[in-house]
Parts: sequence; structure tokens; C-alpha cells
Amino acid sequence: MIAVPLCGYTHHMSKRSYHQFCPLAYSLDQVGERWTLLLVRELLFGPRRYTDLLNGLPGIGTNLLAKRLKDMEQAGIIRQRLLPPPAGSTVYELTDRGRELEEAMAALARWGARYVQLPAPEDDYMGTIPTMAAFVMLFDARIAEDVSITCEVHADHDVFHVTVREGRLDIQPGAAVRPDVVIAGEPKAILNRIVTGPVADGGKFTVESGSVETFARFASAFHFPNGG
Amino acid sequence: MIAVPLCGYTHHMSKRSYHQFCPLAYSLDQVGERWTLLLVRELLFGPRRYTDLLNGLPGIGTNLLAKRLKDMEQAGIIRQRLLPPPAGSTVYELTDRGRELEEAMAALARWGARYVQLPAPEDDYMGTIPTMAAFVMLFDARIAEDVSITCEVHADHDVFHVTVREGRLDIQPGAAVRPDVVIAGEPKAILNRIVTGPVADGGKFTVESGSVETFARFASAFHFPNGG
DNA sequence: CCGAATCCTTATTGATACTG
DNA sequence: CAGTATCAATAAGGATTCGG
Repeated sequence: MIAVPLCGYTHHMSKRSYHQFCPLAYSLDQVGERWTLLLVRELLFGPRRYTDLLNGLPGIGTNLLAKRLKDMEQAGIIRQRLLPPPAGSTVYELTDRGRELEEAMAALARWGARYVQLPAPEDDYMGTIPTMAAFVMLFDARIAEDVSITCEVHADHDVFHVTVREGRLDIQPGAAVRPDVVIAGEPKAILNRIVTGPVADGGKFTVESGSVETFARFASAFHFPNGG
Repeated sequence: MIAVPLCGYTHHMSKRSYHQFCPLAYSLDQVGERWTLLLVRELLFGPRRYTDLLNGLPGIGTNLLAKRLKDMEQAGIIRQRLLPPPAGSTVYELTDRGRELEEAMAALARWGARYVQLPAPEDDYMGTIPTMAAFVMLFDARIAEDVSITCEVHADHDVFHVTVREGRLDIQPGAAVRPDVVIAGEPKAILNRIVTGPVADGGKFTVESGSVETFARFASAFHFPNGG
């Protein structure tokens, strides 16, 4: 018996698939490979360069990153773009279809936040992007209806500002014009406070401007499944 | 240079992980491996035996199924149980923590349903369980508020009944006591009708009892993102 | 038959070195 | 900076075997 390939083309065999006509299996065929959803997370706040992605995902390996980016572009969830001069660098950004994954990622993250071990392991990585992404994914619109606060976040060497208003969340890079509260600290400590709630015991961060009470009200707009 | 193993214990190296303190990365560490969420799907309607799972997931391979079941039990999302005599078989079932994945799976499935290619490829598999799972995952509680219908579904050689009432969905194995509508057909055709909506052009299924209009009202309680 | 465990081949990954 | 190339380690997929 001689094994005959399923298709006459020798170039890279059709991608591995579950071959099931099921919406869930289809989604997993598209975004279920290792690293894919974390790459989407890295792109939630705007375009990123190849090297940025490499730095944001320790352990991925450059060849695998290149392959994933190609696959994801093929799947229509990201696109490659050339920044106009003088920047001139090539960046990757989400398509609309890619951005629509946010709901699914949020559902996964909420499940994870209920059971994640605290405090954060010493040797786990945590950067600014995953922290801001956690704000997006743990946001609870119903709780947020009565909150109207802008919080400026200084994490590592990055600055973002997070606005909660009328049940909506908006996150932008850079400083806020008139923040109600400004916090600074390590990403791990900030996320730990959000996940754990008011009884946080994780690393340290400080309220640089505005009151601790204001920050507490701001933080209440996010799930803290382990804290109360 | 001699490569030194990262850990002194020779027995199965600690599981692969992203090593990120991020709720999403944690979830993907727990349930992001290949086949895991499809196994959860297979268990949504009650305990299943090893062989049932093997048949429901063509391509998984028996060794990998055994490994996944062990990992999932370790992660606390399933448990092994011995059915009392005379059945006596060992079955696997979801824990509460495992059942809580339903929301995340539903979000993934809704994303998939928006973009899945129709009609179903000829060589794709589709069984009764994934079909019933799709009912769960594409259910829209808001639309369903005004629907109160029990639909008995005959797919392949299985029978389930699906009740929509007061914005809630209930699916049970077996025939219904007094179904409003009874349908029969291949799983693919049924799911195709749900995903595509009233303009279905996929395979055939028939309304055995009750009216086509009743079934249409029933089906309206589920998303059909490609159909209207 | 049921529930795996074992063996073996292929595919994917992760780490590092290298190139336009 | 943005990737390729190479290669060892690991994971997946399939067939067969083994003990209730």
C-alpha cells in the first residue's frame, strides 16, 4: 500500500482543521491555535510592529510569530499596513472581524479571572498591554452605569487613560486632559487590585493624584471575582 | 555547553504555559489546548463514556483523548465517575467550573457562526451533540422572551427535545411529552437552517408534526447571522 | 466490547543564528 | 527592523496491543 496525498498540490498541506460543521469548531480552526488570541490582545489598542509583538509575547519565537501573522491575515482578522513616511515601518492591526473577537476573549478572561491563582507568580510576565486588555475584558457595563471617572494609568514606562462614562469604557494611549485620578505602579500590582477587589494584597501601586475613594469607585466598574 | 533540564524531576515536565499573569492567558493555559473545548461541548448534555467521546471527535486519537481527560480532571473542569451497577461503566462529566465555560464557548461560537462558510462541506463531520450544543450557544435570550415552544428533534438516531420559554432554553435527551413541533433530518441540515435562517438552502429536514410557522418562530430564538 | 497504554511517524514548537 | 533558516525537543495522529 502506498499512501496517496489527499490533494495534488505539494505546497504546504491544507491547514490542520477539526473538519466539523460546528460554529465552535470553526472558531477554533480560525483562532484556536497557540498564541493567536494573545496576538489579538496585543493589537487591541492600535497597530504594533513585528518587534513590539515579539517583545510582548515572551517565548513565541520569531518564526512562529511570522507564521501566525500570515495565518491571521489569511483568516481576515488582521492586516499588514505600511505606515506613511517618515515612520515607514510595517505594522499589524486588527480588522473589524478581528475586533469582533473581543466579546469571546472577554468571556474567556472572565472565566479565567474567577479561578486564576493569586498573587501573581514571581516569574510570570505582565506588561502594560495585557493590563489594559484586562480592563477591557473585565469591564461590567451594568455596574458602570453610575460611574463617570477618568483614570490615568502609569505602568512601567507607558501611560494610558481609561474613561468610564454612561456604562461605556474608552481606553486611549497617553495622558488624560483632566484625569479624576492618576495611579502608578507595576502592571501586576494594578491588575491584581482589579481582580482581587478592595482587599488587594498583591504588589504595590500608588494613587498619585485624586483620592483612593475615587479610584475604588472607578475599580468597581470591573469584575473582581475573587475579592467580593 | 550541556543542556540542563529546567527541573530536576524527570517525570513529565510541568505543562506548557504562557507564563503570563493575565486572565486571558490563564484561561488559555487551562482550556486552550487542542480538543479541550470540544470535549467540554461533548459533555454539555450529560456524562459520556470514553468511547462515546472518541466517536464524537473524529481524529483525536485514543492516547491524546486519555491525556486530555487527565489534564482536564487536573484542571477541575471534568470529573471521572463510576456508574453504579448494573451499568458499571466509567463516565466523564463536567464540574461546575467546567459548565461555567459555556458562556465563553457561546461567544466563540457566535463569532464563528457569523463567518462560517455555507453550505457545510461534504466531508465535514456533524453529530447530534454538536447540533444541540449549537442550539445552546446560538440562543438569544432577548429574542426568546416572546417565544414559548417545545421542539422535538430527531437527528440521526438520537432524539432530544428543546424548550424555549420565558427567555430560557432547556434541552433534554429523549422525546417530549407534548411537543409543539417535531422535526427530523440530518444534523447538518438542521444546524444549517439555524445558522442561515429562513432562507436555508442547505440539506433537507422535515417538519413531522406541527406547522412550519411554529418551527420558524422557534428557530427565531437563535441567531442566524448569515440569513437575515 | 470498553478503557486505556505503547509504539512509531509526522507536524508543530521554541530557541538561536543569520540575512536583506 | 523584519523577517528566514536551521535544528532539537515536544505534541499530535494513527495503528496496534493489552488487561478487564
